[in-house]
Amino acid sequence: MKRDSRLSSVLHALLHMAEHDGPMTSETLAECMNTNPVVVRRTMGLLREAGIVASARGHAGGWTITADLGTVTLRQLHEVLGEPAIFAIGNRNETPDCLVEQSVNAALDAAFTEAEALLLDRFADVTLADLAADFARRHAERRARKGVGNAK
Amino acid sequence: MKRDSRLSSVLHALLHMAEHDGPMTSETLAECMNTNPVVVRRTMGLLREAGIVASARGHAGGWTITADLGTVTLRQLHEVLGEPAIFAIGNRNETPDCLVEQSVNAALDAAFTEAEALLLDRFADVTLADLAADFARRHAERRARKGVGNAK
DNA sequence: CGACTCGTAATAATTAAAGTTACATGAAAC
DNA sequence: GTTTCATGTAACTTTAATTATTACGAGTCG
Repeated sequence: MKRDSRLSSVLHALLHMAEHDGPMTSETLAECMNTNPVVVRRTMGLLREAGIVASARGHAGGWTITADLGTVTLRQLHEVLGEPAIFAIGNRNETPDCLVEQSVNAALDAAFTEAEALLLDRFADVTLADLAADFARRHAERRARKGVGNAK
Repeated sequence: MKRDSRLSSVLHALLHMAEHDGPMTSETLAECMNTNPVVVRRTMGLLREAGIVASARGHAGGWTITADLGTVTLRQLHEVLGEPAIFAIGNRNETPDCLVEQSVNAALDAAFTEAEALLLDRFADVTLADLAADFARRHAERRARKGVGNAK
């Protein structure tokens, strides 16, 4: 399969929303993420169910962040997206009769479980506010490099 | 994408070969792994290039382990298989111009890098000999449960 | 020589994500 | 109230990746 980049996508979208006053439409978000408005709605719909964003229809409608940026972690977003499979490699058969394969699975599973726990812990450490702060830092750096006034 | 289960497959094959006297044909291995002989040849061919197994054609041909079981780690096998992508989730765009996306990527990459390092460390800790020992333990356990004589 | 087995190229099937089209629903503007 | 804008969703297509299959070439043992 393709790699699942929805977590990356929603983070991108959320940060743009955080930097933007007022609601952003699916179309605007889709443009800035180089994708399709329907994909945006599908994904953002999950965040809405979790109370992280709100949507409004009609004129001046669109998507708005409702949660506090400091309380939303990458881990929570991963969960909201349905906890998609993290690993692209895995066991051929999850419940084998073959004892040999059971040994193999046990060894691989142990390693995968540890790595997954570490990844989720790291995800739990990072909030949207952290990312926004990192973005602000990068933005200031770029302005400094280019000279104030040419900042874009 | 589908999940890559070649590491699981080759481990399964190697352990069966370790338990078996003489060479095993691609067809036999394919049967016990529920796959296709050509797939077996393709994958085992990589191990042959790495000096882990040898193949012989013709009558009484097939595959044999040439390496010492205690020296072959899961990590080495992962490398021999071409270091396939470990994660099924990832960034939408690896080299974005957008500063927002750069922040997102940096945060995700940091977490993925750590988790990958941990996984590879764990893989480096496990040898084929360890798996063979684990299999022997499971085998003895089952024989004990079923009673000697009914062991299968 | 003939059966057996690997070696390999080319192609199809499978699977899951992402994209697209189409249309319904609801809200604000006029 | 009708038009316009935007979300909500279902159905379908496209894309990217692994895995499976077919077909045939080439070496090896009996």
